[in-house]
Amino acid sequence: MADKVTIADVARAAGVSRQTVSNALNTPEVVREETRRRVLDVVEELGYRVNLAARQMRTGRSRLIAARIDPEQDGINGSVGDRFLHGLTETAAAEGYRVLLYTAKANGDDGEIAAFDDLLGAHEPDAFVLMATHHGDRRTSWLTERGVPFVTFGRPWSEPTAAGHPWVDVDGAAGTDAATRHLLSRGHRRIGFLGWPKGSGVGDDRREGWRRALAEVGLGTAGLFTETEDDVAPGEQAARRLLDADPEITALVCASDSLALGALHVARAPGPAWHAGGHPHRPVAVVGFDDTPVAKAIGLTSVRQPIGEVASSCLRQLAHQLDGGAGAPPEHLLLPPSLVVRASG
Amino acid sequence: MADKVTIADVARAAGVSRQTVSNALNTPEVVREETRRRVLDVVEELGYRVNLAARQMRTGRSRLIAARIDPEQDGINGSVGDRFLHGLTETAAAEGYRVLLYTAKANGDDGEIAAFDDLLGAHEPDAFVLMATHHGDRRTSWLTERGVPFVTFGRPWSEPTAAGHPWVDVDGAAGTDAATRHLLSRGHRRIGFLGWPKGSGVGDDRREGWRRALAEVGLGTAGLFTETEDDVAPGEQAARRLLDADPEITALVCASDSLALGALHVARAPGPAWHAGGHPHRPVAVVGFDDTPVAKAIGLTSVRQPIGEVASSCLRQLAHQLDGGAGAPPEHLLLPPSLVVRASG
DNA sequence: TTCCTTAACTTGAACGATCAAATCATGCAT
DNA sequence: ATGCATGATTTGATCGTTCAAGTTAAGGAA
Repeated sequence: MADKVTIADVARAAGVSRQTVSNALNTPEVVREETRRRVLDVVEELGYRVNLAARQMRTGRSRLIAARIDPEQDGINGSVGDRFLHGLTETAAAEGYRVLLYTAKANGDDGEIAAFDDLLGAHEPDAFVLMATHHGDRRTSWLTERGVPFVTFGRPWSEPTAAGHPWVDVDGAAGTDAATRHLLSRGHRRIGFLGWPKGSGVGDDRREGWRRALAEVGLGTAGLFTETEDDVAPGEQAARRLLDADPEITALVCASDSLALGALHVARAPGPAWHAGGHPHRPVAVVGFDDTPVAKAIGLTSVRQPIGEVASSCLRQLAHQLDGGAGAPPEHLLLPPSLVVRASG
Repeated sequence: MADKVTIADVARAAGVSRQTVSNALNTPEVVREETRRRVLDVVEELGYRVNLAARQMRTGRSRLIAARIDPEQDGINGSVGDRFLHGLTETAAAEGYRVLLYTAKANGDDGEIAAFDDLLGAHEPDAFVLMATHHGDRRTSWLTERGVPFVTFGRPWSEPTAAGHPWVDVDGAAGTDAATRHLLSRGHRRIGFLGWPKGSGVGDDRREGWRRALAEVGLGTAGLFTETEDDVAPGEQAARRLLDADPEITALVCASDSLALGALHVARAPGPAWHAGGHPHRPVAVVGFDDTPVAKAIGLTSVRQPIGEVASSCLRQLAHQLDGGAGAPPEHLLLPPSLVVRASG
């Protein structure tokens, strides 16, 4: 049990000073080649590993990156956060970092800021990864003011994007655009959009992609859009509303898989609503967003975000900022999603 | 920007020594009431918070608990891990701990053990939380040998349960037992079981619950059981096999929601298999296991594990072991699941 | 030779906390 | 009075690392 090999043990065994060992490991260029090799051999032999707590004390760096784990909302869209965390953790390990989890109660931004404060006072993570940016996000300004490094999965929807903090995002509009084109190519002409209340950056962006795809082929969007809370039941009601109001609609693009699932309930199990209208059966194509496990399970066509790539980009960007050049300007990366076509449309 | 308030700052401001401040915070009973109060006031005023890195150096305790984040398998059962992590993180915060994530490539136990080694050498978590224990689990013996505290979500399937490490588990047999009774109460008599290959502790346990529920009412299980890999497509094939072989079967209990989903594909969209057998339509009740988001989405009756409780029990047990009495014997907690009845059965 | 520069390495201090032992009162029995 | 246990507080050392400054030796220019 060769427990607790310290840098001093290595120094003694290699016949050099502590500092030389430290240099051989962290600043190899200042150590003579031969010495470096000898030290590294001893390190290997004794199984030395730096004690991060001690290093942190001296350098102030913990090699910890904090990320939030959300309470699953409806459990459907939750899987995005899961994949994201997994991606973060994997890339973090490759870059010599670890992911530290935190939660925040429902108090919104302020609740999360309180969590920041707690963490910074105790475990002192080197950086944060934030998800779900939104208009007037107070979290980003709080961190910026304090000079705490962070990246966001999501654009800053309010500030001018030119300056500001580094971020990675998925081009939601491109996703719904592709979904809409796909439906057009299958012959659909009246294509509705089932979205969230206006004012959310993400939701508005996704609606915009649908709008512009229709506009490009000269189709308007009047009466084709409705909005509701992001859950299955509301989605079902909203879809019914939309389909009842306009009997010509044959396809729906949805802002999330939750909504799409609600829409599918209407599309697949035709109810009295349009029996009354004279349609014994009315096939409506549905496209969701996020390609969650549920989408796969029920054969729902959906827009897939490259979550793994987003995660590793976020983390690499942080690692670069923390370890490498602090001078480089914050990067902004917009990744394209892809459409996964299944039975629903 | 009153950055970096140290214990020395507090000591100076309160007119006492560093050690007294430390005592006032960590061992209040040795400090005079009046002094304690004065120190605590200054702590409040200056916003002092212990530097965990420094403390860790001295005490060897990081207040970090490591847990693995799995790569989502089929994405369906993955949500269990997600809920579990969330529960851990919440309870951890309440107990003054944080959850540190790690991943392990596909190398099985040895891969995870390598991750243990890495973590212990670097961030030195105080304990581990393991999931998915199985026969001959090498991880638990590795940790035990090294005296690293840990709990498992899952019984030790090999060792005698009396001694050993602390664990928390859900009574899977009770779950399938309840599911089977439920089906019996609805009039089903020939109830099949769709499970995993024998030899997995969890799978065998779940099959046993089904078996004993049938046995209690005098029913046998011959020809009612089949096994397959835990995924949707294999589940579908296995279900078809079982239903084809025995036309009397009217209900299926499944070892997971993935399998149940496969079974539902057969049950809800009757194929030629029993058209040929003379049944134009054959309603088969299906019950899954885990109550994943997919189950909720498609109306699948499923056995719900109290994941949140499992997580908080795991964590409280660790916290107790780490902070409180080290003398207490390891606890073993078997929690009952509950049946969530939906349209599928 | 003497001085200066540079490369290679060493030494002492410091990060911020806690442990262990020492100090200083205080009260009480002898 | 003296001694002694007890309670409250302080002092010095230490955890393992890296920073900043210091030392040593070798090489080159004056």
